[in-house]
Amino acid sequence: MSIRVRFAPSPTGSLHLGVVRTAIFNYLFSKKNKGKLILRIEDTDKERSTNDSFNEIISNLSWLGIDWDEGPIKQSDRLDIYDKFASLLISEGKAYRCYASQDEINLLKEKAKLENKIYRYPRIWRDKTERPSNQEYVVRFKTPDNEEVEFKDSLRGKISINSSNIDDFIILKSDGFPTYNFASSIDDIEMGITNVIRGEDHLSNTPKQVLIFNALKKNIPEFTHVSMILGKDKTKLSKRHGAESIQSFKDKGFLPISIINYLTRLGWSHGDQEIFALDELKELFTIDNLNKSPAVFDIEKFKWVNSSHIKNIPNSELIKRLDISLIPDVDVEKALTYIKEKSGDINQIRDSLKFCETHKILINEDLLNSVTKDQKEILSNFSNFYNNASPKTVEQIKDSFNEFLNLHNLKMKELAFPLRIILTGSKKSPGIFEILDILGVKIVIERIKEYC
RNA sequence: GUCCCCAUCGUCUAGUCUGGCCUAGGACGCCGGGUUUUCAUCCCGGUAACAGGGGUUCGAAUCCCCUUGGGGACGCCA
Repeated sequence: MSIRVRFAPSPTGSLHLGVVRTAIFNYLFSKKNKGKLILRIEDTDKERSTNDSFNEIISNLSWLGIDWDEGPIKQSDRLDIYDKFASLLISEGKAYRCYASQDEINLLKEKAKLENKIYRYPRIWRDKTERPSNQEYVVRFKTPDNEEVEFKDSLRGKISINSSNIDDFIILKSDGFPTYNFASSIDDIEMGITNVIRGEDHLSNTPKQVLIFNALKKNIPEFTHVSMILGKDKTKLSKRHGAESIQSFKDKGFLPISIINYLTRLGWSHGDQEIFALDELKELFTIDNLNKSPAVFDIEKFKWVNSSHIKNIPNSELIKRLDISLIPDVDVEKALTYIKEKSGDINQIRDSLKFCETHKILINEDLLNSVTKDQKEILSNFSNFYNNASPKTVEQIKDSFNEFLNLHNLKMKELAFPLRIILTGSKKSPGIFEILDILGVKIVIERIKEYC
């Protein structure tokens, strides 16, 4: 049987790290097993689902490079299907209409809270036969009494829970929309899902879904509940923990592969390897190497992973991501090669490249004033010398630079420091030979002339 | 409160299934040192963990039990 997995986000907010990680796991699993990934949008919450969120999911997934084989399929387009299955369950006596009003339920909940007990629906309508007309109702699942509900989790082994811990949960809301547990199960059946890989927070929902599978006499997919990602305070990752959406990491200069690499490695491992290419991950990913315990998100390591990938990214891809244009005189290849070497993220590269974007550069006044008259004279001399030498390669640049130093009995610092300021407008930059190499003789001369 | 899951350095993890090769390995961070023309790079070194208690066994980080700790779920949210 060929593998079919799904990624099923709800369009109710921005794409979180945790959610994206399960998307990645599903994606990698489908690739590894030559299966299909279905993108399913769980928009059964009319209040909270938004189109913006839907669009954000699509665009962020695309940006990450996580493509799917089928979908996006919206659950809101499939209401008739859930309705059909709910009716079937009712007709078989496995579900029932409940006419208890919202107020009535709320009262019961308050009472339970007061008594410090957990609320449980008292099955008011479970065995009633009358059907009040003109009254709203929900459909509830008739949870069996005292029955062991069992399923296998490929990471955690056999899990079982007694059904007495499960409420007569709602499967169809009064507006006709299905609830999560119901829609999710029906779709997994209808879409032929073979493996469900999702967050551990769904572990306690699973028995309800198993109940539905069993009631419908359908095969249960193989579940894999992946451990949670926790914040520094070791609670479930949420808005509290600062920048949480993929969008914000994109804005901070993270690469898609860095996000995929770091998130995959958070809860999964392949021996001691830390840095992976996407193709490697598709080849290596297995459920077996997943970790059962929760993982704390660590921005420091994330940054390190990103900087590792930054150093490896091909220049052709890098320039696209930077979305900047450099003046034609500079050697783009060289500029990117030198600068990515010592950068941690895309934004740093963009900053470091500022001196290549315009002919004239703006130098901060204090910085410019820090270059003394004597130094300016040295620079002017150097400019003439350099113009005559017109070196072509880094080696030649080095040679002529040193030759000038010897000729004037100068130390490296005495020339490199002011030259860096004049050429880049900054105290920090790649090595001075590299700067010279990037800019080319013409611009070097130009800039020295401009300021000295 | 009830139910479920989990437990190796501060953090991510290898090792656990298939006990001995583990005086527990790697990585991030941190601390120290080095290279260099600046730095946001690079190189070298160091720091630091099997939660506790009982078993089983010749032998346990690895298997079993208990305790403790942590997380998650208990919605007409997903």
